[in-house]
Amino acid sequence: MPELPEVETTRRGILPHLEGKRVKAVTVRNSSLRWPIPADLAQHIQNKTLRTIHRRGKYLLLEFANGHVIWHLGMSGSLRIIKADEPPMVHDHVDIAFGGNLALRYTDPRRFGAVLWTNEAILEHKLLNHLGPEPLTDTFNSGYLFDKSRKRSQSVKTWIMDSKVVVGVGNIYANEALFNSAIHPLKAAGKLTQKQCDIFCSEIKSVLAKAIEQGGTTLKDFVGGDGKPGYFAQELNVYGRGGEACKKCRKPLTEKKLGQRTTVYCTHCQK
DNA sequence: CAGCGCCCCTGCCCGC
DNA sequence: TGCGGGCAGGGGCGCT
Repeated sequence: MPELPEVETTRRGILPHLEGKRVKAVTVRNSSLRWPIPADLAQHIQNKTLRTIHRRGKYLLLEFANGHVIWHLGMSGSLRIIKADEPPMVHDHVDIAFGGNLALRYTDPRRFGAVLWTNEAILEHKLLNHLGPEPLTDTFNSGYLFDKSRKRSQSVKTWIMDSKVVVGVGNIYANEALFNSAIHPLKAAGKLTQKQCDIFCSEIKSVLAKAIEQGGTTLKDFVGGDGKPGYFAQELNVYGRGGEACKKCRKPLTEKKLGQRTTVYCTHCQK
């Protein structure tokens, strides 16, 4: 579920309910996520006030006076606000109960997510200190893309999905941004022209911004349940459309694996 | 050291 | 209807 727009939507959705609230209890039903949830998580945040929630890439950072909870949703994780007494379902692994009978509940069937504690300067944490710029800020610009890509032989698609280059460009958006930029995903990153970097940078920003505006609607979410498609079904140009007609030239879209990720593109439109 | 694969895990969909 | 195989939106890590 979570690409950057979903993570940002989650942050914006839960923050107003939790900001300034005190942690009453921590319940961990299954600590076996990507890394074990630290056994002493509760003692760090019990009775502490949640100051705010930051986002860095796809990591959510819950700020307390004495440190941060680092939270990653992996492939299938989600966070939502519940009434503290709502009975847990099978994959509801963590609850953090706050005052006012509210709790933050973490659900993650595949358990690729992570919940960690750190009291070091947050951006110096090992998981965060190597990360590239945020795609929606000015430090991510076409000059940066061009300079950073010089001499890189790696395909532009796997390169742009590397969080050291830029954070938050997942498989869906990499496919989409490349199509929208008319760039072939297998092109060596170092062979991008300045002009292509201009367009690519702009398309990455616009597809992410648009998805955030749409509330990060995901592939399998449907509005209301009346079968009305959400953001992706309407807006995706290539992802999930292998073999179907290119929306520009009507030739069939090519689908192949690149770095174990499904890659969809138009050999006619993308060079 | 850049770059490539592996792997963590469950759910779902498809074909037989 | 049941079941096996393949695939899924991430990303750290160990190899070459």
